[in-house]
Amino acid sequence: MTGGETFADSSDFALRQMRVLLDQRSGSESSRQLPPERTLAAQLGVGRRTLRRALEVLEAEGHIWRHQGKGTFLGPRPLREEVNLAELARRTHPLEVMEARLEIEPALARLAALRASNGDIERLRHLAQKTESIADGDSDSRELWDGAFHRAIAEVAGNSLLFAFVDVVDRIRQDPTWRRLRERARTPGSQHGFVHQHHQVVAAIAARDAAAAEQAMRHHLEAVRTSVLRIMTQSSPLPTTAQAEPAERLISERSPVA
Amino acid sequence: MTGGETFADSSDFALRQMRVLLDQRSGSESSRQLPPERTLAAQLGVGRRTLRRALEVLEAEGHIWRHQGKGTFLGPRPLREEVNLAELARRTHPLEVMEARLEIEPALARLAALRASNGDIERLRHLAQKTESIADGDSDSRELWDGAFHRAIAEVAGNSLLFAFVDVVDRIRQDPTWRRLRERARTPGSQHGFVHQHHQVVAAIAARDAAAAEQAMRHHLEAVRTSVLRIMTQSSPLPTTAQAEPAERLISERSPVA
DNA sequence: GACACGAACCAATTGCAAACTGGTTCAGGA
DNA sequence: TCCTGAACCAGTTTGCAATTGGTTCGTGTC
Repeated sequence: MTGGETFADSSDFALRQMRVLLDQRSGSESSRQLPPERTLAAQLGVGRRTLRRALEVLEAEGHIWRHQGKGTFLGPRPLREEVNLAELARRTHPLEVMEARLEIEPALARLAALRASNGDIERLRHLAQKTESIADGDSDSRELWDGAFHRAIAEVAGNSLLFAFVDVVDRIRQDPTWRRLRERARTPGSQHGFVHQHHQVVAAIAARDAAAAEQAMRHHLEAVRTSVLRIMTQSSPLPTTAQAEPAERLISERSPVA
Repeated sequence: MTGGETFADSSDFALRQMRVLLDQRSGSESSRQLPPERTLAAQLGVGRRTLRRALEVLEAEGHIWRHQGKGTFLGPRPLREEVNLAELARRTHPLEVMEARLEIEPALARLAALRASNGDIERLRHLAQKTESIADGDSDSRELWDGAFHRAIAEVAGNSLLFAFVDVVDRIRQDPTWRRLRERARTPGSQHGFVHQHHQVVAAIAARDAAAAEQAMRHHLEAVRTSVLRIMTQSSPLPTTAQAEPAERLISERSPVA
């Protein structure tokens, strides 16, 4: 094509040409999608089968990724799938949620105490106040403000992964099926205790006392768990969509490579 | 319609008829999608506007949910959205991942020690052995087996929410962009240490020693973090897709209700 | 015989238009 | 005043054609 240069074979030629083309593309901010194989083969003056051998090498090296029906693209293959929230909500149950929260949220309170800006503390105090002022209001807005409070602490903790976890828990809690359970779990007395515990968490964070913040959050969540436990043992059946399936194994082993 | 019965108005009639229809539907395992409003209105012999008022009541009561273009459905509105993995991978970074793992995985090892069946222990031992036998193999399969090991512990811990978290972390670690970093982070020496630590975790779980399992896992992850830290401070720039955006706030306040 | 080319076919995805469905507005009638 | 009918808007699904990577086969060239 370019002149008198010779190659071991046509495959070698196609591979070299493709590397040049990839360098040009990756340099500019152009489209990450390459032309279709048929076009590319015609442009390089080689057969499609030959071109595909070259593309296989480039894909194995991680320079491109391909997908049937989509096309050929520069760069690494994007992450697949997203976490299915509905499926997660279906196979968990309130006590499991509380167990998970007890493992994570105290740590988040500790990190928040170490990393909160003064503005963050202001916001947390405001949210705690909000949960107090509407303690007698409708349960919907009460739950939402409570969720906002816990999310805010996770946000202040400054770890996007841990925040994502709290976010997931919060969204599961918003499932309408779970709301009825929570309504029963919140007596005026326990609600008052929860509000007080919220303020204690904020106070510890404001004092930059990491250990106290962790302890206060743990104390709060244990109170919530006790409340949930009390309701669930009062012979009240779980809502259908929230029944646990603890025996079911989520994955087997997922054999890597071969 | 049915005879000489009289109703306060047409709206009342439509609402009562719809409640009857809902009871019939929810009793049988029939489709959860109701006929379109136009059909329903014709069947009941009322106007569409009247029918819609009845549907609004039923929706507010939580018996049905509607969505433009989709239809009207029985039961509670399904949870919205799923967690976007790619977005999460984009805005996190290796040290943040290690911080999150250090908060969660030791707790999972503790729970695993309390809940593992003998078969589970067998499987964990096998996986630990696997990471050892291919310590000198290709880094791809090594990483996959390591991921399988940590996932298995999360699975044995028996909390589907915490398992989902480890699952997310594992998938993020599979991002091709992160692999290059990990390859550099694993010297033969550190790799040998990691394998030994894996066995220590399994031994503690097998001995049902919850505190020891938690401590062993923490020790292991701290070693991994040290390794990551060493690499990242060697003036090696982060891959482009893994750059942190710590300053960016994920949410503001998400005002609940009104 | 080994390799490359061309053609054809399969399978997954995209794009688009039509049909469908809930959301809304408006004029007319009991 | 309330209900009906019609029309229109907006979001969704469905079916179909075109596109694209994945694969197989026959032919030609060295």
